[in-house]
Amino acid sequence: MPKPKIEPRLPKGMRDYLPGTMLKREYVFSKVREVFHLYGFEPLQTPVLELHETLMGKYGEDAEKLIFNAQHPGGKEELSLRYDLTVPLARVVAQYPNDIALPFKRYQISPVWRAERPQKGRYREFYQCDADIVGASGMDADAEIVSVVISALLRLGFDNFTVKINNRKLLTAIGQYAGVEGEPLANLYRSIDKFDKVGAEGVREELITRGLDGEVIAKIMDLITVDLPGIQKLAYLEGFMGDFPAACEALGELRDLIAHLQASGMPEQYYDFDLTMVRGLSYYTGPIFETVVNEAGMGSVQGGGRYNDLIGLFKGESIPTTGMAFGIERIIDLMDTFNLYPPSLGGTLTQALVTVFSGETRFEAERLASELRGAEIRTELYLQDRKLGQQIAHADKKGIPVVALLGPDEIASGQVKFKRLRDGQEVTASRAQAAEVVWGLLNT
RNA sequence: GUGGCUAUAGCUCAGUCGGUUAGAGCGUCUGAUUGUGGAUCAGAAGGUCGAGGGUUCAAGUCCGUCUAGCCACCCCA
Repeated sequence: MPKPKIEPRLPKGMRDYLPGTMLKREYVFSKVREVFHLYGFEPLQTPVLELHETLMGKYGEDAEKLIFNAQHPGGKEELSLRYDLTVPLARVVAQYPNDIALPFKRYQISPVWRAERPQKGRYREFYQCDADIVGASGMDADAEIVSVVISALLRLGFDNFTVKINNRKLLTAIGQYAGVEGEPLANLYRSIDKFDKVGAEGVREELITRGLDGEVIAKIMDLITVDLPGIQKLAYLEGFMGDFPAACEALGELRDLIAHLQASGMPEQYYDFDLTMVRGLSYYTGPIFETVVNEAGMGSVQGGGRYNDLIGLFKGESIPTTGMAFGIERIIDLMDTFNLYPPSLGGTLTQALVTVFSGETRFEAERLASELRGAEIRTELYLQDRKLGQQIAHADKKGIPVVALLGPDEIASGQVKFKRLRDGQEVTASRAQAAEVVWGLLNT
């Protein structure tokens, strides 16, 4: 073989997922998918590449610099790798009006690409896991989104998390109440958004630096940091801002949302209002959600909310939409942190390794492997002529729980010996009972 | 885009004030054990010290350049 001249390495910010990792990732994906299906969300898949023009003008100037372009020699179309899953959804909704019945509930778990500088937990290729309801304007839809979040996290094994709920309209109303609008209001959001990281004092200092009046800051901080349980928080705000139509509308929506959540039976310990939660920028128009896993020492694992003006972009109209995205990469990290994978999820799917004693017994070993596979046992046949010890070591290293030993003695007597590596237990059985014995070793 | 840190064996890292032949743990391979993995013991392989310059009698070690990686900021998942 020629010596490889090229150092094997990955593009910046991209990863390989080796089999042991893939088993874990697919476990998480499958649990989340189960919950989506339970709520009537159905899968959508769109191409990795979109026309460049489809993506332009949707994310803002700064974000557009992070879009990967994908040209080939002589290509006539300007193509780009998708930047998220929401714009493709908007395109699909506009493109297939006859095939899509509203409300349209779809989910998509797919990679997206951003040419950012990689960092801890941030990659240039990463999976997004979105579920959205297109064409439903009521708070029952938003409540359903929150329910999906809670159900999925519970199913994965998390039990100490909080879905933080706020309303974009309420933040706007607070700005009005304090006398801040336009560009300063956007900066105000950005500062408040850092609440988790820098605390109340940090936010206060940043607002001072941004040149806001001390009195204004005091009014805002008083409102957003009020520490009252659930609904009482809303009543407190109403006392100050009851005269502002935007505030009334926002508070009404949140009351409505909670009523639907209660009806759906979601335990109240898993959600709460957090008036300091802002959700990045721009396109949200109503309730917003963000979930933190407590004691995780990490940012949010889920974000979402209502965005009524984005999905209709390609149709030139407003289509009420609410949805959410799991920070699925972070969730996968936390699954390890909190040890939430089931023990049955070992490093391999393979359940049995059939060892091969010698060249003469290989045909018989193949027959045995075939019999085990016929009984739905995931079976690897050892494919090299090596010493028995090395074959067993191979099973041990991969985490295969059972090995079959088929030497001349066993073949002569029509039997096969199985060994369970976990505890070294050996069982000899007739070939007719072989599969049954393996299932016994696997399940006890 | 801005700033900081790092680069030595497959992996994680040590290497003193610049001084002879470059070190450990883990992993890999061989054997102890020709029908049995892990544990133990004995041994072996494995290095352009990121690249290319400079200072010096002498550079893994000091200086600047480049490259790559990591971290923080901006922003985001």
